[in-house]
Amino acid sequence: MGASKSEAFSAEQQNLAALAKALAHPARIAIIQHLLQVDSCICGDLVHELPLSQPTISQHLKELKLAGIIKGNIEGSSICYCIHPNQIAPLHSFISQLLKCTETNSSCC
Amino acid sequence: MGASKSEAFSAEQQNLAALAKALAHPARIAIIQHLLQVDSCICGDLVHELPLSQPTISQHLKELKLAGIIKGNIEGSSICYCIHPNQIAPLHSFISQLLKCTETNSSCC
DNA sequence: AAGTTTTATCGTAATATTGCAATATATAAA
DNA sequence: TTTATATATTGCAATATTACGATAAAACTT
Repeated sequence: MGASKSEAFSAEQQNLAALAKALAHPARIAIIQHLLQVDSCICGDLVHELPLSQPTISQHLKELKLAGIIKGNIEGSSICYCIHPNQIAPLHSFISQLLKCTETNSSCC
Repeated sequence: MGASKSEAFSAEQQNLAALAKALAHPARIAIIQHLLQVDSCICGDLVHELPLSQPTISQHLKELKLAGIIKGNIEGSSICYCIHPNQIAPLHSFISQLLKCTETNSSCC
């Protein structure tokens, strides 16, 4: 009758899904793209870049932080965010497997 | 007041988010892992592999199909599913960018 | 045609996500 | 200490996702 039967799956499966979920919103993609562009750290001018309110952006940042995809350092009165890609490696290699599948397994379907 | 302001973002951002969303559930990760393992195609024995009902699995398959990550071919009275990784390439290269960031941009934060 | 098998869809309940106004917290500046 | 600036948290409404029983649709078997 409801949602969330995820306990029934392996830790690895849950981890991959959680990483993907962190990327599963255009605003969070946009935040990451901005951080990649600016290269150095960025704080709250995301509020000026994106068509969302400050609380909403703060919430998206929190989710990215929780997933380990970004990091935030306090710097004076503002907070400096930046990419912290260590955690996302498993998702990358999972997708790599998918891509390899085309070459080796082209007979299927 | 609600959800979904995604029209405000670029088509690329929406596409990347949609691809990530397709992977953002342990059951769908499990389905893909099974398809990778079995190598050749698989149909409804996913129902026996996974702790979910047939309608629920059918629904997850539909989402993966919609995202272009798997393909289904009718084969007699059953349907043969397999990986179809062409669509997911953009997400892979997006994450690749993230991973590159560690090396080049280690000064930040 | 009737029955069997396999997958999809509908309807609905439970839960999760998204978005923002209002408010709280924290640091800096005066 | 007061004020300004920057970010986080709370509370709530709107919407989306997840799960499954019931049922439908499609193809094979007899």
